[in-house]
Amino acid sequence: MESKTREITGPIDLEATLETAQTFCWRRTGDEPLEYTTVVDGEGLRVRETDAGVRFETTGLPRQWVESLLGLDDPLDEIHRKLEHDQRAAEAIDRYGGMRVVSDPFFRCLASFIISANNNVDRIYRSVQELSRRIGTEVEGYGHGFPAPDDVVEAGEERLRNIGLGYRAPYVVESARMIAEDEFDAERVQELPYEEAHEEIQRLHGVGPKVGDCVLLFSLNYTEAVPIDTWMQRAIEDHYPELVGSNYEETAENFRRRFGGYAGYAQNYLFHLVRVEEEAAKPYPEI
DNA sequence: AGCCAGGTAAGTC
DNA sequence: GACTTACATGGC
Repeated sequence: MESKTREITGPIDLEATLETAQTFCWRRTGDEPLEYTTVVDGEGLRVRETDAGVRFETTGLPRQWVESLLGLDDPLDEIHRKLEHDQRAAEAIDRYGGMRVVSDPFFRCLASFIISANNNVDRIYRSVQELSRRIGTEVEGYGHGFPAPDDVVEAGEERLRNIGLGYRAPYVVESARMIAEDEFDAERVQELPYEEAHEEIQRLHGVGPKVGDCVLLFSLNYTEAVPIDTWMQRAIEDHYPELVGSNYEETAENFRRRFGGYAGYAQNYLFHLVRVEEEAAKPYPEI
């Protein structure tokens, strides 16, 4: 079946958006032009960067869903205006202005960030891709989608351990079970104000304050959520010492007060900035 | 060999 | 509540 390509206009930096540990379910399938492929809800999606925005082809995803997945439905100009008063945020916007904040499907986002705990980005990618390849369903020409909660429950803890999730395997299975058995409803969480949603999301196994903030920011559209991992903690200590609180919640709240309702975007820019700087500062590996 | 990686759960006090 | 520790796995 031939699917026609359609276009969405609006500035977007696909590499900065899809390869900076917001989402782990896209594969880069082309370099010039940049092209990424994923499967969502049983439908294939391929996206290419253009001068004006992106061109995409899909087996059946609505256009609006594609926009949402890539974060193209957030008012980027307004967000930039609200963050530019800050020197480092302005610098990051200048360099990575087309970086969006994604709205990933709930369960794959949740599972990815449960797996992210005390882990590194490369291995998170590998684990998520392996989960898809081994348990997820393939869409011809687009690869495998991330498995649904009941597929993960059926696969079970041992299978997930064999895939390499280690001690996080039972967390992923238990959270999947809660969702599959309607003990947890993401859509209902989404109706709550941020503070309540942040408490609620932590009912899931393997979800603490940081992973919870990632899911709220990268899936449930809470642009004020500020995930503080080891990188962000260091960045805040180095560049915003006055915002350091005595615990996670306090630091996050200070950061939120400083940057406002789009604090999550500020977090994302700073996270990317410090990681790029760290990469650049790495000594040339000795032989 | 030992430390670190987008932390959390379970156990103490 | 605040503080400590174990935790799978792989790269360096």
